[in-house]
Amino acid sequence: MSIEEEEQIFEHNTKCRECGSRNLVTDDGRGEVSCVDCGLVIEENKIDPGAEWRVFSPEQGDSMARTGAPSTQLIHDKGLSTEIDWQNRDYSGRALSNQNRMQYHRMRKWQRRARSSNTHERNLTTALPEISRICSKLGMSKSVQQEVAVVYRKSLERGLTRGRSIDALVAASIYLVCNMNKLGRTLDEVSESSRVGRKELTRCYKIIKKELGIRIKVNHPRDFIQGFVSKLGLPPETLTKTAEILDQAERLELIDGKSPTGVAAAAIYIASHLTNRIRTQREVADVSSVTEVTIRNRYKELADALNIEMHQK
DNA sequence: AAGACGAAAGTGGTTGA
DNA sequence: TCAACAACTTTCGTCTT
Repeated sequence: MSIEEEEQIFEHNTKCRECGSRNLVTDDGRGEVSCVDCGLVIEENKIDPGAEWRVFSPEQGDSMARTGAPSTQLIHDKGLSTEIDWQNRDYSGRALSNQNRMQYHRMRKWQRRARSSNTHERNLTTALPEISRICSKLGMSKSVQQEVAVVYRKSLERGLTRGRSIDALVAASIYLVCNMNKLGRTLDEVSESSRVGRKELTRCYKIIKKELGIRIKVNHPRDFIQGFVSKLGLPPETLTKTAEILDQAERLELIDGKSPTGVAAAAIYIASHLTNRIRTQREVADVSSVTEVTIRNRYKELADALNIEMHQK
């Protein structure tokens, strides 16, 4: 199948054929895909992936299930393909006859070809493990990984991979999902765990964001303090104090226009002093990827505005 | 000696003509 | 597309504990 044909099919599936809008919603219960903008029902009688029975408790749901592993976004064919074992043994462990061996060899061959038959699939076979790898490195949950995989699949379908490295797109998807969910991972953290440079990462990040029409609210310092505080080995009370400082700062409008990480770092620095668990500017700067200078500037502002005296032992 | 301070020059990103 | 601009960084000499 040529690239053009593939794209045509994709176009058909994701655009409203009436008004061309890409805002489509799926209603699994009714088995419909419809257009948000003009209301046209694009697909009907789709298969409802849910169970056909009703359950009244989670236990009951489990006991009635008759399916295998859940479909997952993290395997390129969503975990739905058949695996053919490489060992030339039958079900009872006996070696296969020569003729059968040849047959299985051919089956495996076609199996491999069928599984990675087109460019998208081939791309995903390298991209998805990479997503898992980086996400685990950054300590992100499986459900978030799934979300990353969805974003990546979408960008792949939009043809955003062409001329860009898979690694970069993967990293950008991860960073995007972090921001969408306010997970408080910095650009640097993602960049470091993915051998993709900052510049390339931001470039791809913007492209995906734009192409997929994802809007992201500006980060708030609050999103970062949890992570920073734990990296500094500070107790919960310091975290609470930090949050208080940010609340006050917000009321005094000291936050807008400043880098959220900088403000977060400064608030933590102050809180660490107020709760007698002092961390140096250097230490705070390291975990928050801002410089000491920025912390100084921010914390001066904050301390002045909030009338906080910093010099106590 | 380590940490904090602040001046000065440089960088990358946003805004508005 | 370009210049102006604010926020932030880098660097470095000085002060404080």
